[in-house]
Amino acid sequence: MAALCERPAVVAVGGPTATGKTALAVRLAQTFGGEAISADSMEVYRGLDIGTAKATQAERAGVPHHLLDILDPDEAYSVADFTAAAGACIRRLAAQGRLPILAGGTGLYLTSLLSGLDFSAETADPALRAALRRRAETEGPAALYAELARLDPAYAATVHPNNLTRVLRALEIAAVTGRPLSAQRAAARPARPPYRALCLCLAYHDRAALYRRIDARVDRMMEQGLLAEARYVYENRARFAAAAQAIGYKELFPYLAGESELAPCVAALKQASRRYAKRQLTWFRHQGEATWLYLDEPGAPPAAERAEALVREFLAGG
RNA sequence: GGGAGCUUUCCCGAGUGGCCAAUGGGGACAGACUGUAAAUCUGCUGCGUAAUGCUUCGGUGGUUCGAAUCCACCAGCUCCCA
Repeated sequence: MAALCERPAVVAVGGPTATGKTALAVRLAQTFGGEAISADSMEVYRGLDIGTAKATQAERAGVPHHLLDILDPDEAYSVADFTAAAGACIRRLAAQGRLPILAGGTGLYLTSLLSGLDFSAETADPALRAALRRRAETEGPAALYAELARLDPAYAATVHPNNLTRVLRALEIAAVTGRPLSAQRAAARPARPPYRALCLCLAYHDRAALYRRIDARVDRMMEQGLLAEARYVYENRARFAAAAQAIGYKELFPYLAGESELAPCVAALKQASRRYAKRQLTWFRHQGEATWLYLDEPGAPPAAERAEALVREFLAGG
């Protein structure tokens, strides 16, 4: 029982893009004496502010934000980096009696952190990865999938042969750790999650309403100067590996390359954002257990108030 | 005024007598996800008590055992000559 109580309490705010995760996190941090930790794969990069919808200076002034602007866009970042950094951050805040409030749309980061996945055994091997990729080009993806099926039938059964990214990673892990990915995965997951977590997921009952918000936010980003930010990424796209494929930038590349008008690019950007939101919903619906907080709940008090009630209840139930 | 062509399922776009509820792409919807995850990948998309079932391929009528495919007329669109 004592061990149970030692687990730090954390609040997480997830959900699809454009639902106001950051604003809610700020509000919760203010009312409960907490600090915000960004759970987002792109907000870590300096100079990418508009397209990532980073917390504003005003929001940051009121509430400390962590894991924002910690890297230059030419530096690599991954789930492993995130879980290590966020984990350290949570322990530090908990020690200070501050409530850690995670906010971000990168579902993988959130659930990996909250379930305590240990990536320390899985160091990446870029050289090996490149070699595997070359093999895929010459021998074909099917050959590598066949090899994976031989090495680790259990994992191979769960990955589609067309999903080359997964197949290559599995082979890489098998080589690096000396054991199949299925075994590695089991070892990486602790029996009990390291935190006592309340995971709120913001959403809309009305899908069309969410999509309208997304479209409107893209228009706002364009007004705020997204194009200039996209140009910065475009001109450095060879070095900015992650940002170059981020939604908000790559859709504007055809215009910046002089191959397209601006309007169709903006339309493509809106569409990519909507599809992303849908994938995020799928993630939060099926990975990990979230408490859904609908922004358009008929006849309900404002979502922020309901969120505060849920957090209060969660903290009391510790 | 004359001539030629076009009209397909949410969109684009194949199909030119039976193997067509109709290739393919997009979108939408649904799903997977353990080191680029704003990524990568998958399924599905007329109705249906699911059946050799029903209703579809601009409209109406016809030819035929059988039509999205052939014919006639009508409507709309495009282009060319005036």
